[in-house]
Amino acid sequence: MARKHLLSDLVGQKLSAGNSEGNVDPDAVAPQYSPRGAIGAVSRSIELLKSQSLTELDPELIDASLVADRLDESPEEFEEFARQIKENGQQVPILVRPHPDVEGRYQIAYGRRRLRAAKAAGILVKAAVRSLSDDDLVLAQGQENSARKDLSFIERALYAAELESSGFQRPLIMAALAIDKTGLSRLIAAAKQLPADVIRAVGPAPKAGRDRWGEFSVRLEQKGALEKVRELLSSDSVTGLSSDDRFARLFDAIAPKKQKSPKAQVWKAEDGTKAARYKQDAKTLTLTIDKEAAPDFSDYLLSALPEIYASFKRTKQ
Amino acid sequence: MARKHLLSDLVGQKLSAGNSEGNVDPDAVAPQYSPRGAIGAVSRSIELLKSQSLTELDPELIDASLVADRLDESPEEFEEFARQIKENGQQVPILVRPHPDVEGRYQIAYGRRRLRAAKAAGILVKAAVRSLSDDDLVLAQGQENSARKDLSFIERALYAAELESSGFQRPLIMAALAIDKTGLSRLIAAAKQLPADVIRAVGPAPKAGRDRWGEFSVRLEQKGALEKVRELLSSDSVTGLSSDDRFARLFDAIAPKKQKSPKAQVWKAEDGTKAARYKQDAKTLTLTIDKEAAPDFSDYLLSALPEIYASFKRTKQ
DNA sequence: TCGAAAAGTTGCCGGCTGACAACTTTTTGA
DNA sequence: TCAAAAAGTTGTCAGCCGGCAACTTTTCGA
Repeated sequence: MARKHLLSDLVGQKLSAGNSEGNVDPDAVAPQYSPRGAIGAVSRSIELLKSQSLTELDPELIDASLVADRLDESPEEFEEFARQIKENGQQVPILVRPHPDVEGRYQIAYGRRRLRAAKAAGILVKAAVRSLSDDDLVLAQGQENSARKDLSFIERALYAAELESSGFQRPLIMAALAIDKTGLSRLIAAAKQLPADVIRAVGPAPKAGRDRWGEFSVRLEQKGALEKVRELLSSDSVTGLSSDDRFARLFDAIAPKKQKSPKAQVWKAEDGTKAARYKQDAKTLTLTIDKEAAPDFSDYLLSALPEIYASFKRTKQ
Repeated sequence: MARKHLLSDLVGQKLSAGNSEGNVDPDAVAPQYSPRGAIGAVSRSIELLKSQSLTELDPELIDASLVADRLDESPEEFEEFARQIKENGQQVPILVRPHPDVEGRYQIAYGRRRLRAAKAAGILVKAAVRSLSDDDLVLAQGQENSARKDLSFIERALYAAELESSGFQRPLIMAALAIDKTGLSRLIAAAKQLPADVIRAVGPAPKAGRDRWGEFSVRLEQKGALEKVRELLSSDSVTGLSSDDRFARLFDAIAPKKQKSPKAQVWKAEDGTKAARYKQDAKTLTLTIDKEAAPDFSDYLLSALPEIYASFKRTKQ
């Protein structure tokens, strides 16, 4: 095997720095009407890899590979999927590579679900066998996942963190997940800050994104919050919910007590007109004048501002 | 064929009113960890439909069906795709139904790309043949598309509008596109307001969404805008761009001249402190006080507000 | 024919994501 | 050893999308 890095070579140069700043190099990526989900070049080469030599393998010969991507699905769902495969046969092949140590065995790159299903159904699995370096494998797997954008934020986070702790380089992970260094940094941070057991118990929560998971991990640092969450997670009222709802429930359950957002208040003038609303936070006061409720007041206020400020200075002197 | 409406029956009750208001009926949809893209029930039945009886058909026997979904892709891309199929064979079958009028012919439900490619490669196409009512067909097609979420806003809009003008009921279209009445209304509005030739010339523009297409159609109503756009669309400097960039270019080209957003201005006090910023639009004035630059001023302003308002009244009397 | 219900439209908001920019930390090379 | 470069982090923003709610138009039934 002269060439170990089919894919990683291909992405080669792009695997260097990596904010989405300057280094886009229009020629590296497909020109024109670029493919839907972007990732042009990689995607194309994946197809190349898949081409040629489809075989049918005994699922028992295939071992789990480096890193798991998605979180577990519910048994019923898997059931359904397996039944499907059993009846219709498997349409889309999986991708495997020869096991690096054990002759005659394989490691899976992607298609774990299909593999599991085939195993359960006791049938051979259609597979493409390729010699892939570890990097290639990760790239292929990641690409497969990001093509159908069905990984939730937290799944991507776990996946990224696992990749990193398996020793893969960030540029590679960035290419696999099709994100820039900012995004990757945040994914990994999220996965590291959150307790693994809590994440698993919550599940994939497809609607919960970066911000809310981040805020969640902040809230977890409050005294007693983690315990509270763990307790809730073992109660039926929570386990029965959908993953999204479960997240929402926990998220709310450990919300800081105090009306954290001293939300917009309406200021009413003496004559009753609701001329203004204001909102305060740590750094700013935002005052909003309603031009319909109080015509011209906004102009007046603006022109009076210097005077007001001056008189403020005076009181402070 | 006793049952013509496999699918539409299935979605049956849900096809009634249809904002996302009350009628969710937790039991109608898959419980628990519900499937990724949602659409539980429908998706499941689609699989049922696909099951059994895969055959290989001569592509020439298959006619185009009711409505086209996606916009054309670039020839190169199709080229690539076709080559792929030619080399690897077609993995995923397409779905067809017997032609309602002509014995021995078929109509395609989904998989037009694959069909075209097979035709080009001169090979038989793997197909599932089902008896589908028009409604079922649309549902299946729509479902297939929304599973892989790779239709852009404007493609969905065209598709929705075409469905509607072919006489399909809104509830059906809503189910097919997995959106609520609000979303559908907006899709159709967009497709109707925008000149078809312009849309086609711009292309799918995956990054352009509801807001910008909407704003674009408003801008097109300005005198001369449409002409300008058409002219640009025939110039090389624009045709050479990616669909997204093309959209962006046109969008900017007919931007209202005047700095429409009288964007935030900084107000500086006499002593030079940048105590405040303000922004105006038609309905409101928003004043933001920086608590760091001018400590306590925010409190002062707030407490002085009644007085200021009073003196404003006075000047106006 | 008319009033109520259904269907459709519009405004708006919250949450998600990707991106840029500025900043901090680590690595690298002379 | 230290300064420059690279890598990583954090703040922030624009744009996309789904959803709710209020409003307008159409349909329907008595």
